[in-house]
Amino acid sequence: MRWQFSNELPIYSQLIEQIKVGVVSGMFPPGERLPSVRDLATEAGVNPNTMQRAMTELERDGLVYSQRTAGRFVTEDKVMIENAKRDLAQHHIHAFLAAMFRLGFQRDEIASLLQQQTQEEGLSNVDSGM
Amino acid sequence: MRWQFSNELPIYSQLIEQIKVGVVSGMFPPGERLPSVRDLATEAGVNPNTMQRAMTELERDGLVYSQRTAGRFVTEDKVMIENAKRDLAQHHIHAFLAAMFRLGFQRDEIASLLQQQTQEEGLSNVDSGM
DNA sequence: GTTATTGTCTTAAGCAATTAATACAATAAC
DNA sequence: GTTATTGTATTAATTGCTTAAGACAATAAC
Repeated sequence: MRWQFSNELPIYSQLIEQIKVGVVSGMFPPGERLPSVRDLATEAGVNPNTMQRAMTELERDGLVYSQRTAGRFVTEDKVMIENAKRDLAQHHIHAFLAAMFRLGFQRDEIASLLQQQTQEEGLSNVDSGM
Repeated sequence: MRWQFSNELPIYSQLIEQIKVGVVSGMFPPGERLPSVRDLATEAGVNPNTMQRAMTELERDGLVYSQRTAGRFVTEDKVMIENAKRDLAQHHIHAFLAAMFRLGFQRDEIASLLQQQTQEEGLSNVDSGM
C-alpha cells in the first residue's frame, strides 16, 4: 500500500481515509487480516498510536474489527462495504457540485468541463495519481 | 457575506478560500473596496490578526491589493480573476475524478451518478448549501 | 495641520490537537 | 507454562493555531 500525506489534515484522519478507500475499493478484501498496528505504522511511517487511532475510528464505523491478539480484520459484511462506498461517492459528488456552484458554474458548464477532463484523464484510468 | 467555519482546517485558510470564492464568483466585483481588516474580522468573528493573515496570502496571489490607508481592493485584472476561477475549477474537477477512480468507479459510472445528482440538486441551483 | 482610519508588525500567551513514549493486558503459538 | 505478538490505555511532549495587546506608519478626511 502506498501511503502519502499532506499537511492539510491530521495524519490520523488521512489514515482513516486511505484505509477506508482500501477497503471499499477491494484492495483489502472482506475478511482479510490486516497487518498489525505496529507493522502498519512502520510501513506508513507514523507512530503506532496514530495508526491505532485511525483503527479505532474505522472500528466504530464497523469496517474492521479486532480480535484481541489474533489481529484485526476487514468486515465480512459486503453490504456494509458497498454502503460505505456509496456514501463516500455521494459525499464527493455533493461536495464537488456544491463547490462548482459556489464558483458560479452552471450545470451544463460543469458537465462539459467534466467531459473534457475525463477525456484527458481517460488514458490513465487506473492510477489516478493524486 | 456569510462566514462559516469547520474545524477541519485552520480558520485562516478557510478565510482565504471563502474570500477567494467571493472574488471569482463576482460577489466581490473587480476594483471593489473591501471592508477594513478590523471590520471583516468583527463580521467573521475572528481575531483581526487571523483576517490579516488571510489577506496577506490573497495579496501574494494578486487577487487583492492594499492601498496604505485607503483600504484594500479587489484586483481590476479580470483575466487574473478568470484564471483563478479556472484554476479552482480544474483543481476541484481533478480531485473529484481522482477520488472517484480511487473508489473504483469507471468513467461512465461517474457520469451517470453525476447526472442523477445534478437532477436532484437542480432545483436549488443558486444556494448550494453545503 | 489635526484627526481618524487603515494597513502592518511584533511579542506573547493560551489553548487544543497531534504525536510520541511507554507500560499494561490478553491470548495465540509453541 | 512460557514467550511473543497483538490490541489497548495512559501520560507527556510537541506543535501550530488563534487570540490578545499594543505600537507604528501612512494618508484620507476634515
